[in-house]
Amino acid sequence: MQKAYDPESFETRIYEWWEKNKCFRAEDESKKPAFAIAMPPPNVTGALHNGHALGDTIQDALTRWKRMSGYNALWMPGTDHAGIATQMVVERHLAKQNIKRAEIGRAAFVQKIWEWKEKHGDIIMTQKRKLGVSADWERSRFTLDPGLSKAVREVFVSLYEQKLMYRGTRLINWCTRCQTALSDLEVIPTERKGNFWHIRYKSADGKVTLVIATTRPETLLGDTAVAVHPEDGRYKQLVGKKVKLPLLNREVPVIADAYVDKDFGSGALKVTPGHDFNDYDLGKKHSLPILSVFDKQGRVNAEGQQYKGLKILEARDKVVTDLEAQGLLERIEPHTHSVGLCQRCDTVVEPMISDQWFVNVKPLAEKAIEVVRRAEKLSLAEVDRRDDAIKIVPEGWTNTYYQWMENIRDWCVSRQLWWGHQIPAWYCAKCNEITVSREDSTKCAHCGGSELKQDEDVLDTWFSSALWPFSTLGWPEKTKSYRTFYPTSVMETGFDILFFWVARMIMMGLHFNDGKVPFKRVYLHAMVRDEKGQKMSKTKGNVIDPLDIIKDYGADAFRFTLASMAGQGRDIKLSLERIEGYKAFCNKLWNAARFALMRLGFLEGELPPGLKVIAAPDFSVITQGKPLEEWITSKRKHFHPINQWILARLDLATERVNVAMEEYRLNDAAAEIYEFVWHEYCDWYIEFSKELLNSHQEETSVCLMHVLDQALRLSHPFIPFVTEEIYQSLPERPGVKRTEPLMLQAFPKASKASLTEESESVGMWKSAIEALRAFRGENNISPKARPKITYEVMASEKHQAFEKGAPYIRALAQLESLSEEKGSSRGDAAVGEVLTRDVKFYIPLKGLVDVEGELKRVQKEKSDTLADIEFVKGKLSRESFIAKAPQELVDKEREKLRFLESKVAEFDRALDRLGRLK
RNA sequence: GGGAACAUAGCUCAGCUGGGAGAGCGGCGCCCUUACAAGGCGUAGGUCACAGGUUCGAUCCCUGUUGUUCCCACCA
Repeated sequence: MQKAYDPESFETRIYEWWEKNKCFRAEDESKKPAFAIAMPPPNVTGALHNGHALGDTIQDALTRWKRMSGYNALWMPGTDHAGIATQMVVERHLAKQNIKRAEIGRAAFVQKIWEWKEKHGDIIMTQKRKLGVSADWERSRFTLDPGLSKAVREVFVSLYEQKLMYRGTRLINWCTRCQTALSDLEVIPTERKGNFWHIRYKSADGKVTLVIATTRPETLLGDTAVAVHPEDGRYKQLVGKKVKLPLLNREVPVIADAYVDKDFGSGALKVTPGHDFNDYDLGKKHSLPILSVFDKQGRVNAEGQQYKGLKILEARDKVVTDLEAQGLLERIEPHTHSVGLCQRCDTVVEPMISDQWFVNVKPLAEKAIEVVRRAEKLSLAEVDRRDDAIKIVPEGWTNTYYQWMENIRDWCVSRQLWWGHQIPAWYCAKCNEITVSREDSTKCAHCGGSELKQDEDVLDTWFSSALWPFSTLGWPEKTKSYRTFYPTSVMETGFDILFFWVARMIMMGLHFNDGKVPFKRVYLHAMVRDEKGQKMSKTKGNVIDPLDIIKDYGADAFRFTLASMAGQGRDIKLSLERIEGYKAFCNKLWNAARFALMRLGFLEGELPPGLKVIAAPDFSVITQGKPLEEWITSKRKHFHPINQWILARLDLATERVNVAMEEYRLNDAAAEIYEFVWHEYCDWYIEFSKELLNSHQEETSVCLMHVLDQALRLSHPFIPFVTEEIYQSLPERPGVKRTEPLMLQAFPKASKASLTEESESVGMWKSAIEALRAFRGENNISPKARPKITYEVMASEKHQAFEKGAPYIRALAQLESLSEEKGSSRGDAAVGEVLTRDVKFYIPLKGLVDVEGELKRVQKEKSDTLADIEFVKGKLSRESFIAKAPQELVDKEREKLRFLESKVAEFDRALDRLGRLK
């Protein structure tokens, strides 16, 4: 081991060693219980961001923990072809070389994307390796792999056969820049400042004028009605009559519908079924004609007569100008409203009538609701045991999930792109019918014609992602992998893709796997923000690159930070200071290990002169060939209290870590590990051991090594690199071969041995040390001073237990000597007194402390204690408390009061003494 | 409009089913003490957003108010 902790010097080496030794591999067939996580597939164009880092840290910690706990653990990796995103990236890339998609044609363009993918597609996976991701890389899948494509076709065709997939002419979201249809989810409603234009419409006979208000005046070119509320007196006489559309002079009917809000705007609504979703529904209801006035490029078509060829916004300006010129514009009022923007390119999305493929998801959604509802009444453990329930954590998201599922609308799955799964539907030139088929079709299923043309469109990227948990396992084949790992154990991902992905996986998973859920738990992690709580974005320039963090602090420190902050349901504000703190933790562990190894003689050459090195113990001789843990278990009852104490603390920490991990409370597990390693093992046990090794060498050597070994195992899921590096430096010992990686060792399980009476006396020693240190600190006694102190144990039954600790208290409190008080100091004015619960210490003040300072200290202690007494008295004086609180608690409070009062008496004596001295 | 979450020490956050509030970082004081100055020891700092209610007792449970954030639906 190197002297300094330097993660950069070993993380890459360790990772390569694991990979070379196939440590990440899961078995298709195994006697071990299965545990599986499907990794959310990043886009092939992606680069690792902090969201990935958080998810990967959580998933990796869970996988490593399960793997070490005896599970056949599979973490299934892969990448997503990400239709629009990838096509855009490569298009931009080609544009730099002056190559245009339209010019080179579909086949050549798709070829170019594949080339790009081969070259750049694995970058993110390389980055994930830096984080320590222990996924089974040999199983990596890509959504356009032959196997996954087969699954996509199977699902498409089955849905078609079940009449859940259909082609229809509907109003859909159209991005005029991407030139494709979008699903509802891909449209982001965004607040925009605009205007409310109030326009005068005249009745056909020219007698009546009514005013309608609109945010999109250009759409009047496509109006096919004006709607008013049936009970609106202002317009009642117009219902059923016609009004003249301004500018175009086309006549449209006035219809009445309760959908119209009398009090909004002018109470009259222009109806444009061809370019507005609400108007579309209204139009359907009233059998209005549906007019398309914009083309796919977002220009006015021939329907718009004199406006033909203008872009939508140009048409808006022109329409407004013309209305004004004709005196038909009553007024313009600024108005903020929301417009739908394309998720990928921020272009305003236009509702358009178009032929597209849709999935009728309603029937699938009902089942998807059921499985989540079922889990509400079940515990996590129960959910894990079955395959028909899904628990969503944090639970707050279930309501959102239900709400979305209950109001779900048909899913538009066709996209006018080239990169993706081409839709397996063929159109017959002869009879115009559609043939949908698992195999590439050459013959029309309806007329037998052979002139077929495949649908040009591809499927929404999320269509193939929806199959991810089973398509990656070989479905539709019932492979061994599939049988072993489906349903998977947990889906861990960001809440932002709950609908895009999680909801759809649940629907598809249930539908195509005999009602079995795709995963038993859904764990939604928070969003990683910058330290001010702002979303990280390139335009804001506040992006912290995870790779930079790893370079500066090491992957372990970063992982430990993320795990510590992964508390459920809250955004994470990433701060570098916090990461630095956890790097210090890794450093602490590193140095603790170096101490143990050096002190036991396994690590040479760095000890300062004067420190006694123990000849390296041969553990196999000490334990007679038994593994350390087994030997400890059989002997621990007879160990020195300090060793019993650390073993008990280890049991407690182990128990807590396992419980927290079961519930995926990684932050609690991380905190427990931090506390145990630093504040129990390092601060106390190692310090005690310096003295203890002088007298109880064998058992202490074994405990020092064993507890370190167990601490490394407990920490490994969070900080895999540093723990592995240290572990490989530990000496040979029974039951452990040095060449075996830590990541494949057994995760600790708490032994049943509880806190023994012996180990409890260590608590008494610790508080004695703390009290003496505080005395020194408060009185500014030089750390170099070595006072001679005497003690008196108040309760005689504790006398022996305390006495046993004297050498350790002497060592840790830096005393010259600690001996029992024989009466010489008692009552001596020049002797200070320090009280703990069980013991009183007498400290000679001469030359150590100035009397004034000590007086102050005692006075402060006394007044603190008096305040405590007031509090307890207040409690005990309430009769209702005595009557209704549990007897146990009342007794405890009374006992506390007695103790506090005796303390005050002691302080009074001390003050009296000090006063005399002055 | 509907739903969810959050408000705790200067900062970032823990606090499980209600019994006198914790950590990390930062501050202050003393120490380069023999694994670790990325360290050690000590110490200061909080009417747990506000107002009610339930209870012997509320940071914790209930109601309301205020503030922040997010999701869904969008009255043109």
